[in-house]
Amino acid sequence: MSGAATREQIVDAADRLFYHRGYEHTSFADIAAAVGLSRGNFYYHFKSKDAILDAVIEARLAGTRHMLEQWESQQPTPDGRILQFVEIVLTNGTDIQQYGCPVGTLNTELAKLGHTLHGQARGLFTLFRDWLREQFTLLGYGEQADDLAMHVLAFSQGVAVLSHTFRDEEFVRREVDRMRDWLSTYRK
Amino acid sequence: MSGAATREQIVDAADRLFYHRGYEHTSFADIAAAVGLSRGNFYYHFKSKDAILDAVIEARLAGTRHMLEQWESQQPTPDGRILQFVEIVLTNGTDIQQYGCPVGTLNTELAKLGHTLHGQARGLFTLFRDWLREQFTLLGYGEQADDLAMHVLAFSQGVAVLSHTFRDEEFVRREVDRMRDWLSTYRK
DNA sequence: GTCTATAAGCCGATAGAC
DNA sequence: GTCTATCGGCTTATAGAC
Repeated sequence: MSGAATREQIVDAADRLFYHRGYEHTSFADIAAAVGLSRGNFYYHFKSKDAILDAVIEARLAGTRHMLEQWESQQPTPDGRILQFVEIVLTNGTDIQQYGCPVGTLNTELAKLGHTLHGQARGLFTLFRDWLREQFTLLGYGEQADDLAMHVLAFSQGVAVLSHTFRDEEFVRREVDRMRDWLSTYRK
Repeated sequence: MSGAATREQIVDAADRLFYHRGYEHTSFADIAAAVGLSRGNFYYHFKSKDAILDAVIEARLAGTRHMLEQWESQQPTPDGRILQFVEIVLTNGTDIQQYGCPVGTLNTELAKLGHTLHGQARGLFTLFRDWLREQFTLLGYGEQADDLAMHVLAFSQGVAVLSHTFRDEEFVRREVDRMRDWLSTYRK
Protein backbone atom coordinates (compact mmCIF):
# COMPACT_ATOMS: atom_id res chain seq x y z
CA MET A 1 0.00 0.00 0.00
CA SER A 2 1.29 3.47 -0.81
CA GLY A 3 2.38 5.61 2.12
CA ALA A 4 -0.12 8.36 1.49
CA ALA A 5 -3.11 6.01 1.26
CA THR A 6 -2.14 4.14 4.43
CA ARG A 7 -1.64 7.39 6.27
CA GLU A 8 -5.08 8.55 5.20
CA GLN A 9 -6.62 5.28 6.35
CA ILE A 10 -4.93 5.64 9.74
CA VAL A 11 -6.22 9.19 10.17
CA ASP A 12 -9.74 8.15 9.17
CA ALA A 13 -9.78 5.23 11.61
CA ALA A 14 -8.25 7.30 14.42
CA ASP A 15 -10.74 10.11 13.79
CA ARG A 16 -13.67 7.72 14.14
CA LEU A 17 -12.23 5.92 17.18
CA PHE A 18 -11.29 9.13 18.99
CA TYR A 19 -14.87 10.32 18.46
CA HIS A 20 -16.57 7.07 19.48
CA ARG A 21 -14.35 6.00 22.41
CA GLY A 22 -12.43 9.15 23.33
CA TYR A 23 -8.76 9.95 22.72
CA GLU A 24 -7.25 8.45 25.86
CA HIS A 25 -9.37 5.31 25.74
CA THR A 26 -8.21 4.56 22.17
CA SER A 27 -4.93 2.63 21.92
CA PHE A 28 -2.50 2.20 19.05
CA ALA A 29 -3.58 -1.43 18.89
CA ASP A 30 -7.20 -0.32 18.36
CA ILE A 31 -6.26 1.92 15.44
CA ALA A 32 -3.86 -0.63 13.96
CA ALA A 33 -6.52 -3.34 14.15
CA ALA A 34 -9.09 -1.08 12.49
CA VAL A 35 -6.72 -0.38 9.58
CA GLY A 36 -5.34 -3.93 9.44
CA LEU A 37 -1.76 -3.04 10.31
CA SER A 38 0.63 -4.43 12.89
CA ARG A 39 1.46 -2.18 15.82
CA GLY A 40 5.11 -2.20 14.84
CA ASN A 41 4.51 -0.83 11.39
CA PHE A 42 2.50 1.95 12.87
CA TYR A 43 5.50 4.01 13.84
CA TYR A 44 6.62 4.18 10.24
CA HIS A 45 3.63 6.46 9.59
CA PHE A 46 3.30 8.32 12.92
CA LYS A 47 6.03 8.65 15.48
CA SER A 48 3.69 9.19 18.44
CA LYS A 49 0.07 9.18 19.53
CA ASP A 50 0.15 12.98 19.72
CA ALA A 51 1.21 13.07 16.05
CA ILE A 52 -1.91 11.09 15.11
CA LEU A 53 -4.10 13.41 17.18
CA ASP A 54 -2.51 16.37 15.43
CA ALA A 55 -3.28 14.85 12.03
CA VAL A 56 -6.84 14.04 13.10
CA ILE A 57 -7.46 17.63 14.23
CA GLU A 58 -5.99 18.95 10.95
CA ALA A 59 -8.30 16.64 9.00
CA ARG A 60 -11.29 17.79 11.03
CA LEU A 61 -10.36 21.44 10.47
CA ALA A 62 -10.14 20.84 6.71
CA GLY A 63 -13.44 18.93 6.74
CA THR A 64 -15.17 21.68 8.71
CA ARG A 65 -13.88 24.41 6.37
CA HIS A 66 -15.22 22.42 3.43
CA MET A 67 -18.61 21.95 5.11
CA LEU A 68 -18.92 25.65 5.89
CA GLU A 69 -18.11 26.53 2.27
CA GLN A 70 -20.81 24.13 1.11
CA TRP A 71 -23.32 25.68 3.48
CA GLU A 72 -22.48 29.10 2.10
CA SER A 73 -23.11 28.02 -1.49
CA GLN A 74 -26.26 26.07 -0.59
CA GLN A 75 -27.81 28.75 1.64
CA PRO A 76 -27.98 32.20 0.05
CA THR A 77 -29.09 34.08 3.20
CA PRO A 78 -27.14 34.53 6.46
CA ASP A 79 -30.12 33.43 8.58
CA GLY A 80 -30.53 30.34 6.40
CA ARG A 81 -26.88 29.50 7.07
CA ILE A 82 -27.23 29.97 10.83
CA LEU A 83 -30.30 27.74 10.76
CA GLN A 84 -28.28 25.14 8.87
CA PHE A 85 -25.84 25.13 11.77
CA VAL A 86 -28.62 24.99 14.38
CA GLU A 87 -30.16 21.98 12.66
CA ILE A 88 -26.90 20.03 12.76
CA VAL A 89 -28.07 18.59 16.11
CA LEU A 90 -30.92 16.99 14.13
CA THR A 91 -28.92 16.17 10.97
CA ASN A 92 -26.26 14.38 13.03
CA GLY A 93 -28.80 13.47 15.72
CA THR A 94 -28.01 9.75 15.88
CA ASP A 95 -24.24 10.26 16.23
CA ILE A 96 -24.67 13.01 18.82
CA GLN A 97 -27.00 10.83 20.90
CA GLN A 98 -24.44 8.02 20.84
CA TYR A 99 -21.15 9.91 21.04
CA GLY A 100 -21.89 13.58 21.79
CA CYS A 101 -20.57 16.51 19.75
CA PRO A 102 -17.20 15.60 18.16
CA VAL A 103 -15.90 19.14 18.75
CA GLY A 104 -17.24 19.58 22.28
CA THR A 105 -16.22 16.16 23.63
CA LEU A 106 -12.70 16.41 22.18
CA ASN A 107 -12.19 19.89 23.61
CA THR A 108 -13.51 18.85 27.02
CA GLU A 109 -11.27 15.78 27.12
CA LEU A 110 -8.10 17.58 25.98
CA ALA A 111 -8.72 20.54 28.30
CA LYS A 112 -9.10 18.18 31.27
CA LEU A 113 -5.99 16.22 30.32
CA GLY A 114 -4.06 19.49 30.04
CA HIS A 115 -3.02 18.26 26.59
CA THR A 116 -0.71 20.48 24.54
CA LEU A 117 -2.96 20.06 21.50
CA HIS A 118 -6.03 21.51 23.23
CA GLY A 119 -5.21 24.83 21.56
CA GLN A 120 -5.41 23.14 18.16
CA ALA A 121 -8.72 21.51 19.04
CA ARG A 122 -10.12 24.85 20.19
CA GLY A 123 -9.58 25.98 16.61
CA LEU A 124 -12.49 23.75 15.59
CA PHE A 125 -14.80 25.84 17.74
CA THR A 126 -13.20 29.05 16.49
CA LEU A 127 -13.95 28.04 12.91
CA PHE A 128 -17.67 27.80 13.66
CA ARG A 129 -17.57 30.87 15.90
CA ASP A 130 -15.99 33.09 13.22
CA TRP A 131 -18.31 31.77 10.53
CA LEU A 132 -21.41 32.37 12.65
CA ARG A 133 -20.16 35.83 13.60
CA GLU A 134 -19.79 36.66 9.91
CA GLN A 135 -23.41 35.65 9.27
CA PHE A 136 -24.69 37.85 12.12
CA THR A 137 -22.55 40.72 10.81
CA LEU A 138 -24.18 40.29 7.39
CA LEU A 139 -27.56 40.49 9.14
CA GLY A 140 -26.52 43.90 10.48
CA TYR A 141 -25.62 42.94 14.06
CA GLY A 142 -21.94 43.79 13.79
CA GLU A 143 -21.47 44.88 17.37
CA GLN A 144 -23.19 41.89 18.98
CA ALA A 145 -22.17 39.45 16.25
CA ASP A 146 -19.56 37.56 18.28
CA ASP A 147 -21.85 37.42 21.32
CA LEU A 148 -24.67 36.02 19.17
CA ALA A 149 -22.30 33.51 17.57
CA MET A 150 -21.24 32.26 21.00
CA HIS A 151 -24.89 31.99 22.02
CA VAL A 152 -25.62 29.73 19.06
CA LEU A 153 -22.52 27.65 19.84
CA ALA A 154 -23.64 27.33 23.48
CA PHE A 155 -27.02 26.12 22.27
CA SER A 156 -25.40 23.37 20.22
CA GLN A 157 -23.21 22.23 23.12
CA GLY A 158 -25.99 22.24 25.69
CA VAL A 159 -28.24 20.21 23.42
CA ALA A 160 -25.41 17.80 22.55
CA VAL A 161 -24.46 17.08 26.19
CA LEU A 162 -28.06 16.41 27.25
CA SER A 163 -28.87 14.45 24.08
CA HIS A 164 -25.81 12.28 24.76
CA THR A 165 -26.84 11.81 28.40
CA PHE A 166 -30.60 11.27 28.05
CA ARG A 167 -30.87 10.08 24.41
CA ASP A 168 -34.10 12.02 23.98
CA GLU A 169 -34.81 13.03 20.38
CA GLU A 170 -37.96 14.96 21.24
CA PHE A 171 -35.94 17.23 23.53
CA VAL A 172 -33.58 18.04 20.66
CA ARG A 173 -36.52 18.85 18.40
CA ARG A 174 -38.06 21.19 20.96
CA GLU A 175 -34.76 23.01 21.50
CA VAL A 176 -34.30 23.47 17.75
CA ASP A 177 -37.81 24.88 17.51
CA ARG A 178 -37.04 27.30 20.34
CA MET A 179 -33.85 28.35 18.58
CA ARG A 180 -35.70 28.83 15.30
CA ASP A 181 -38.09 31.22 17.07
CA TRP A 182 -35.20 33.10 18.66
CA LEU A 183 -33.41 33.34 15.31
CA SER A 184 -36.52 34.71 13.57
CA THR A 185 -36.32 37.81 15.78
CA TYR A 186 -32.88 38.49 14.28
CA ARG A 187 -33.82 37.88 10.68
CA LYS A 188 -33.82 40.93 8.42
CA MET B 1 -7.01 5.99 61.39
CA SER B 2 -10.56 4.69 61.73
CA GLY B 3 -12.01 2.92 58.72
CA ALA B 4 -14.86 5.35 58.22
CA ALA B 5 -12.62 8.42 58.25
CA THR B 6 -10.13 6.89 55.78
CA ARG B 7 -12.95 5.86 53.50
CA GLU B 8 -14.32 9.39 53.58
CA GLN B 9 -10.88 10.80 52.77
CA ILE B 10 -10.54 8.43 49.83
CA VAL B 11 -13.94 9.42 48.46
CA ASP B 12 -13.13 13.14 48.86
CA ALA B 13 -9.77 12.80 47.10
CA ALA B 14 -11.23 10.63 44.33
CA ASP B 15 -14.12 13.05 43.85
CA ARG B 16 -11.72 15.97 43.37
CA LEU B 17 -9.33 14.02 41.12
CA PHE B 18 -12.11 12.56 38.95
CA TYR B 19 -13.40 16.10 38.48
CA HIS B 20 -10.03 17.72 37.78
CA ARG B 21 -8.36 15.01 35.65
CA GLY B 22 -11.24 12.79 34.57
CA TYR B 23 -12.12 9.29 35.75
CA GLU B 24 -10.00 7.24 33.36
CA HIS B 25 -6.96 9.48 33.66
CA THR B 26 -6.96 9.12 37.46
CA SER B 27 -5.12 6.04 38.73
CA PHE B 28 -5.25 4.24 42.07
CA ALA B 29 -1.74 5.52 42.70
CA ASP B 30 -2.96 9.12 42.26
CA ILE B 31 -5.73 8.70 44.81
CA ALA B 32 -3.52 6.77 47.23
CA ALA B 33 -0.85 9.46 47.01
CA ALA B 34 -3.42 12.21 47.61
CA VAL B 35 -4.68 10.46 50.76
CA GLY B 36 -1.23 9.32 51.89
CA LEU B 37 -1.92 5.59 51.67
CA SER B 38 -0.03 2.77 50.00
CA ARG B 39 -1.61 1.28 46.91
CA GLY B 40 -1.82 -2.08 48.63
CA ASN B 41 -3.84 -0.84 51.56
CA PHE B 42 -6.28 0.69 49.17
CA TYR B 43 -8.10 -2.53 48.50
CA TYR B 44 -8.98 -2.88 52.14
CA HIS B 45 -11.35 0.07 51.65
CA PHE B 46 -12.49 -0.39 48.06
CA LYS B 47 -12.29 -3.61 46.11
CA SER B 48 -12.24 -1.98 42.66
CA LYS B 49 -12.02 1.35 40.86
CA ASP B 50 -15.70 1.04 39.94
CA ALA B 51 -16.52 0.77 43.65
CA ILE B 52 -14.78 4.11 44.27
CA LEU B 53 -16.62 5.71 41.37
CA ASP B 54 -19.88 4.37 42.77
CA ALA B 55 -19.09 5.92 46.18
CA VAL B 56 -18.10 9.22 44.54
CA ILE B 57 -21.38 9.39 42.62
CA GLU B 58 -23.33 8.57 45.79
CA ALA B 59 -21.49 11.35 47.64
CA ARG B 60 -22.23 13.80 44.83
CA LEU B 61 -25.90 12.80 44.83
CA ALA B 62 -26.10 13.40 48.60
CA GLY B 63 -24.24 16.71 48.26
CA THR B 64 -26.54 17.85 45.46
CA ARG B 65 -29.68 16.93 47.42
CA HIS B 66 -28.37 18.93 50.35
CA MET B 67 -27.58 21.94 48.13
CA LEU B 68 -31.05 21.87 46.55
CA GLU B 69 -32.65 21.78 50.02
CA GLN B 70 -30.56 24.78 51.02
CA TRP B 71 -31.61 26.66 47.91
CA GLU B 72 -35.24 25.94 48.73
CA SER B 73 -34.94 27.36 52.23
CA GLN B 74 -32.88 30.36 51.11
CA GLN B 75 -35.04 31.28 48.11
CA PRO B 76 -38.75 31.58 48.90
CA THR B 77 -39.93 31.92 45.27
CA PRO B 78 -39.66 29.32 42.48
CA ASP B 79 -38.18 31.86 40.05
CA GLY B 80 -35.61 32.87 42.66
CA ARG B 81 -34.63 29.20 42.97
CA ILE B 82 -34.31 28.76 39.22
CA LEU B 83 -32.17 31.89 39.10
CA GLN B 84 -29.99 30.45 41.85
CA PHE B 85 -29.37 27.45 39.59
CA VAL B 86 -28.71 29.65 36.54
CA GLU B 87 -26.13 31.67 38.48
CA ILE B 88 -24.18 28.56 39.46
CA VAL B 89 -22.09 29.10 36.31
CA LEU B 90 -20.95 32.36 37.94
CA THR B 91 -20.79 31.10 41.53
CA ASN B 92 -18.60 28.17 40.48
CA GLY B 93 -17.16 30.15 37.57
CA THR B 94 -13.48 29.53 38.34
CA ASP B 95 -13.88 25.75 38.68
CA ILE B 96 -16.03 25.51 35.56
CA GLN B 97 -13.47 27.47 33.53
CA GLN B 98 -10.72 25.12 34.69
CA TYR B 99 -12.52 21.76 34.80
CA GLY B 100 -15.95 22.16 33.18
CA CYS B 101 -19.22 21.13 34.81
CA PRO B 102 -18.65 18.21 37.21
CA VAL B 103 -21.98 16.64 36.22
CA GLY B 104 -21.67 17.20 32.48
CA THR B 105 -18.06 16.09 32.09
CA LEU B 106 -18.57 12.93 34.17
CA ASN B 107 -21.66 11.98 32.20
CA THR B 108 -19.95 12.62 28.88
CA GLU B 109 -16.92 10.56 29.85
CA LEU B 110 -18.90 7.62 31.24
CA ALA B 111 -21.31 7.61 28.31
CA LYS B 112 -18.40 7.48 25.86
CA LEU B 113 -16.66 4.72 27.81
CA GLY B 114 -19.90 2.74 27.84
CA HIS B 115 -19.40 2.48 31.60
CA THR B 116 -21.97 0.52 33.61
CA LEU B 117 -22.23 3.38 36.13
CA HIS B 118 -23.29 5.95 33.53
CA GLY B 119 -26.88 5.34 34.62
CA GLN B 120 -25.95 6.31 38.18
CA ALA B 121 -24.18 9.45 36.97
CA ARG B 122 -27.20 10.40 34.90
CA GLY B 123 -29.06 10.55 38.21
CA LEU B 124 -27.12 13.71 39.03
CA PHE B 125 -28.73 15.42 36.06
CA THR B 126 -32.11 13.94 36.94
CA LEU B 127 -31.88 15.46 40.43
CA PHE B 128 -31.53 18.96 38.95
CA ARG B 129 -34.06 18.24 36.22
CA ASP B 130 -36.77 17.13 38.66
CA TRP B 131 -36.06 20.01 41.01
CA LEU B 132 -36.24 22.59 38.21
CA ARG B 133 -39.41 20.98 36.86
CA GLU B 134 -40.97 21.32 40.30
CA GLN B 135 -40.16 25.05 40.35
CA PHE B 136 -41.72 25.61 36.91
CA THR B 137 -44.78 23.63 38.03
CA LEU B 138 -45.09 25.94 41.05
CA LEU B 139 -44.95 28.87 38.62
CA GLY B 140 -47.99 27.41 36.85
CA TYR B 141 -46.30 25.85 33.80
CA GLY B 142 -47.14 22.26 34.69
CA GLU B 143 -47.46 21.01 31.14
CA GLN B 144 -44.21 22.51 29.86
CA ALA B 145 -42.38 22.22 33.17
CA ASP B 146 -40.08 19.35 32.15
CA ASP B 147 -39.35 20.98 28.79
CA LEU B 148 -38.44 24.25 30.55
CA ALA B 149 -36.31 22.38 33.09
CA MET B 150 -34.36 20.71 30.28
CA HIS B 151 -33.92 24.09 28.59
CA VAL B 152 -32.33 25.53 31.74
CA LEU B 153 -30.11 22.43 32.06
CA ALA B 154 -29.05 22.81 28.41
CA PHE B 155 -28.14 26.44 29.09
CA SER B 156 -25.87 25.41 31.96
CA GLN B 157 -24.14 22.73 29.88
CA GLY B 158 -23.63 24.92 26.83
CA VAL B 159 -22.13 27.69 28.94
CA ALA B 160 -19.94 25.22 30.86
CA VAL B 161 -18.47 23.59 27.73
CA LEU B 162 -17.61 26.93 26.10
CA SER B 163 -16.36 28.48 29.36
CA HIS B 164 -14.09 25.43 29.79
CA THR B 165 -12.87 25.75 26.20
CA PHE B 166 -12.44 29.51 25.85
CA ARG B 167 -12.04 30.59 29.52
CA ASP B 168 -14.05 33.73 28.85
CA GLU B 169 -15.80 35.10 31.94
CA GLU B 170 -17.55 37.90 30.06
CA PHE B 171 -19.25 35.35 27.82
CA VAL B 172 -20.64 33.59 30.90
CA ARG B 173 -21.92 36.88 32.29
CA ARG B 174 -23.69 37.74 29.04
CA GLU B 175 -25.34 34.32 28.83
CA VAL B 176 -26.56 34.59 32.42
CA ASP B 177 -28.04 38.02 31.63
CA ARG B 178 -29.78 36.56 28.59
CA MET B 179 -31.13 33.73 30.74
CA ARG B 180 -32.33 36.19 33.38
CA ASP B 181 -34.31 38.04 30.70
CA TRP B 182 -35.79 34.80 29.41
CA LEU B 183 -36.72 33.72 32.93
CA SER B 184 -38.43 37.03 33.68
CA THR B 185 -41.01 36.24 30.96
CA TYR B 186 -41.96 33.15 32.97
CA ARG B 187 -42.12 34.86 36.35
CA LYS B 188 -45.55 35.14 37.90
C1' DG C 1 6.56 -0.66 3.79
C1' DT C 2 5.40 -4.38 6.57
C1' DC C 3 6.41 -7.74 9.81
C1' DT C 4 7.83 -10.10 14.66
C1' DA C 5 9.91 -9.63 18.94
C1' DT C 6 10.62 -7.08 22.73
C1' DA C 7 11.63 -3.32 25.95
C1' DA C 8 10.24 -0.37 29.96
C1' DG C 9 6.63 1.32 32.50
C1' DC C 10 2.02 1.92 34.36
C1' DC C 11 -2.42 -0.19 35.17
C1' DG C 12 -5.82 -2.61 38.37
C1' DA C 13 -5.69 -6.09 41.57
C1' DT C 14 -3.88 -9.82 45.06
C1' DA C 15 -1.12 -12.22 48.86
C1' DG C 16 0.61 -12.25 53.00
C1' DA C 17 3.61 -10.20 56.83
C1' DC C 18 2.99 -7.20 60.73
C1' DG D 1 -5.59 -1.22 59.15
C1' DT D 2 -1.40 -0.61 57.03
C1' DC D 3 2.51 -2.18 54.85
C1' DT D 4 5.77 -4.44 51.02
C1' DA D 5 6.17 -7.38 47.29
C1' DT D 6 4.37 -9.03 43.31
C1' DC D 7 1.33 -10.69 39.41
C1' DG D 8 -0.52 -10.58 34.75
C1' DG D 9 -2.00 -7.55 31.39
C1' DC D 10 -1.99 -3.54 28.64
C1' DT D 11 0.36 0.75 27.19
C1' DT D 12 3.58 3.48 24.13
C1' DA D 13 7.53 2.90 21.74
C1' DT D 14 11.91 0.69 19.59
C1' DA D 15 15.04 -2.73 17.06
C1' DG D 16 15.87 -5.29 13.47
C1' DA D 17 14.60 -9.06 9.94
C1' DC D 18 12.48 -9.31 5.45
